[in-house]
Amino acid sequence: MERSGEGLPKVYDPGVVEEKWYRFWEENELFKATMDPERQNFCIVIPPPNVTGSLHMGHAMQHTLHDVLVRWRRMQGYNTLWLPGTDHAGIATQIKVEERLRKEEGLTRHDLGREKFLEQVWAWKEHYNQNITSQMKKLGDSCDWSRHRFTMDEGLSKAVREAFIRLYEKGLIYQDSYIVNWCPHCHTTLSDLEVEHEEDPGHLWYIKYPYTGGDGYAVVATTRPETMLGDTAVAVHPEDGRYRGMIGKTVILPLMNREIPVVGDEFVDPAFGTGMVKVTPAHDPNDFEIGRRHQLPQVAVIGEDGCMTREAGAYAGLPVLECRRKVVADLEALGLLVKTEEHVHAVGHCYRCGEVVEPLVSKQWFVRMKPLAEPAIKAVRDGDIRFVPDRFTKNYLYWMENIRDWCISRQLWWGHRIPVWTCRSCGEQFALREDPESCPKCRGPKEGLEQDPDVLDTWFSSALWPFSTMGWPEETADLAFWYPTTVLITAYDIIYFWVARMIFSGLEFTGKKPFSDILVHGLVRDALGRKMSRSRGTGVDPLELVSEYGADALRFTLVTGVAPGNDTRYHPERVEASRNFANKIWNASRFALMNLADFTPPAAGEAVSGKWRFELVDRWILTRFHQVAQEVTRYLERYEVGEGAQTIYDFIWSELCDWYIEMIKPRLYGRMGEESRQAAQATLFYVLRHTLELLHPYMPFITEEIWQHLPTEGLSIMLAPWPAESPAAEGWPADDEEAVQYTGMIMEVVRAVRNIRAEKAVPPQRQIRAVVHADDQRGQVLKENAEMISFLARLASLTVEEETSAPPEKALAAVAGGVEIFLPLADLVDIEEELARLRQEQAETEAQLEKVRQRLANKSFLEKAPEKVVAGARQQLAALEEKREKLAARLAELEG
RNA sequence: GGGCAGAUAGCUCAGUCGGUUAGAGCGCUACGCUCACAUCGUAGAGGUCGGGGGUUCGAGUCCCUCUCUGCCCA
Repeated sequence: MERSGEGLPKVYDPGVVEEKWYRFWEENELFKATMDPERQNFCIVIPPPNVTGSLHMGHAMQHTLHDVLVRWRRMQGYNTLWLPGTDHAGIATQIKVEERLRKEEGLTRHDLGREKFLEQVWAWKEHYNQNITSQMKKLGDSCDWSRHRFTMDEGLSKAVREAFIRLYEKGLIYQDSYIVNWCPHCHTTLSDLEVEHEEDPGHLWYIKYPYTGGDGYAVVATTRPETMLGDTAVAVHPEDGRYRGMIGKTVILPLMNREIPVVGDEFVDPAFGTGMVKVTPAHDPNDFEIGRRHQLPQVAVIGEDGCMTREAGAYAGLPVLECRRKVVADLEALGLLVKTEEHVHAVGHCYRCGEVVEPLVSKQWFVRMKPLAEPAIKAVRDGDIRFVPDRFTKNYLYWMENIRDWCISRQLWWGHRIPVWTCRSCGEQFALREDPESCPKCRGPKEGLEQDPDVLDTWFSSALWPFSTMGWPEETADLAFWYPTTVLITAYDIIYFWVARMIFSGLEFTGKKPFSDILVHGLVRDALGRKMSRSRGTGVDPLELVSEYGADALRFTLVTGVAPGNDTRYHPERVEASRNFANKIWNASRFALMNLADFTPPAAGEAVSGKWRFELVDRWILTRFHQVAQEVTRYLERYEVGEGAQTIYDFIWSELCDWYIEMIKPRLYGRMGEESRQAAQATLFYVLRHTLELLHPYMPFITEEIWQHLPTEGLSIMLAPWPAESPAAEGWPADDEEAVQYTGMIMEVVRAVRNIRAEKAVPPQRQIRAVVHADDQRGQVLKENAEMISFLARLASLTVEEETSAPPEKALAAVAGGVEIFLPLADLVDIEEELARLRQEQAETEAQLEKVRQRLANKSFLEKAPEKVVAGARQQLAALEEKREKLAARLAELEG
């Protein structure tokens, strides 16, 4: 392998590099989980993407979060497992396949039949599963592919059936005729969660219902007049003085001429409409409850096809909306329509297809939730399971505490078939782990048994994911070793759908929580803040960005500048910025490699101290490196992934590149002698190498590429230990606060000179002289680093004199870092300008000084503030006073 | 109706136990192709941290309140 910078291109080209290293990692099985009982575990199961299609930006962000944490823990020496997989996504996938079937072959699933249709869905699944896998590989995701799972794999299907049977046998699964959400387009029920409420503009119609016996009218207000055909009562609030006398009377339902009662029910809001509402138990969830309370009949006037049923009499066969128009027109003709108001109301839409959901009564399977929710509430409340950020805890608890039974049957073909059979001969209904050979009761033959045609809600199987993927219900080695998992990383929009259900399922079926931490992230939106959507054309394909900017750049972009749990907007400029960062690293490394060609790193265990003559800035960068490594570690421990990235970014760009590399150039060019050169080489090598290791979880490809070019040992940067220890542990001169102080002073001096140069428009080519007046210690440091400072500030010479020396004639001056800097540029000195400039600075100094003085004059501050803060203020005061004196002296000279 | 976010530089956003002079990217101004990098460098402009009140020695950060925006639930 080439270990030198010669021949490296000037611009980093991610394409080839990324493919090469991913293959290398896979071939060497570096993602494969280790199972060493001596080490700690770090385990994540992926939120399985739907096999409906390809990954979007949200997945890319989520997977980056996964990969950063996994790669980091792996470097820390944990047993790590990131278990990948995909979800069969019942409704979504079935819709996609049906759509394709209709478009390409003009067929419906019924034309094919259940078996043939499912073959097609499986083929679809194979294709998109493959697609998703290859996308994840392009992003650099380090998951253990040998453990890839699919929710309809044999083992996972077995888990689903086991879970169903256990709940069934416990009496927690029941079948009931209940009002459910029906999607007329998808032709299936939906759980309450799968209905999205939107505020839609509509109308409020006021309709007269004549009292029986011709004694006036009851006036009801409704947003859905067509449902009146199925009304079986009118309701008022029992305390409503206006109508109390009406309870018990009957009205004649117009258009149907049916006599229905007026009932009193506390659900009715006296302030809504007239305070009298129509009750349609078969088509409204609230009316359904009222109906149950008053034993009202249910008249189903809307069918599963979204059209009126025979019960609707003359309106039978009409689609709902058409029926609505006709009912309104007919009422008007009869003089029964009092008025029509504009009204905005919440309308339920199918979360998959967007169709308006029709509430209707249907026989479905439900999970009794109360008993399951209790332990799930306790686990979170007791802190056994923790949401990060914490604010999501509240949402979770609220939902769990108000949980309603879960409708789990879906009228689909794609999914886990409900394992319940009915015997046609004896009528017995039973649920079984294995498909039955005969009726367990009457011993009737298999042919006489009929399996429930429905499948289970997809989320029923997703709920088992953390343990079904490990082999449950078998007691496998994986289950014993990896379960419970460490952290679940997911978006906030599926906390109820998925996270909550995994928690109660885990507790119910394994007796253990499925994970300890839940890292919740936000959504990736487009530049205008809209949800990305392929159909609207606002979706961005992460793979296009990978090929344009590189996976590292995309990954870095997606985790920086995002607060935990917050949404983020996608801006191409940000990926560009990350690409530029990669290029910056690339070039800094190129520079390093060019200058390390003749460098031999210390052998393992070889003493470093005494081997090289380190200088101030070496101690500084080594100190800073370790501080940064500690900060990054702290951030990652707290799941502050973005802050960690920002910290590394700033260190690399602003400290390593802008300063350190510039500072050591004269040494590397050999101007300061061989010993100094080697010390600079050694330090640069050390810091660059370990900084790459810090960055590796975020930008795995470029860091591996450069790391492999450096004179490092080891198979891969993936296996390098996380830089936890101070360089001082191996004898490097680190942890040197004094070096940080003095380097800071040097930077200030350099900045001051550059500042004057820029302000006075000194041509960059013009080398100028500088004289510095400093105390002994600072003067010493400046003298030792004079060559370096001259290089950085483009000085012809730097002379250090005592503070009491006479200042040079006709010089520009600045006070910085506690020293006075003079630039004798007679031709550029304009006394008046110079006075103005210094006075300005003096005023600023004075203002700051005043603030600090006030703080220190405050007795409470001295008493109550921590000592560190007070000491800091005192130091600042001293520094400012020093500066003010120097400025004053300079002003006096010029004025005098 | 209840709950939760957000409101910080021209734009998009960070800012984790309250503690010097509030940061980044992009954009802007001036200068510079200095032998790693113009996907760059140097210097700079730009913010009463949504309004008001409070707690505190000290508030972008904690409490109360109001305004606007978004999301979730009913």
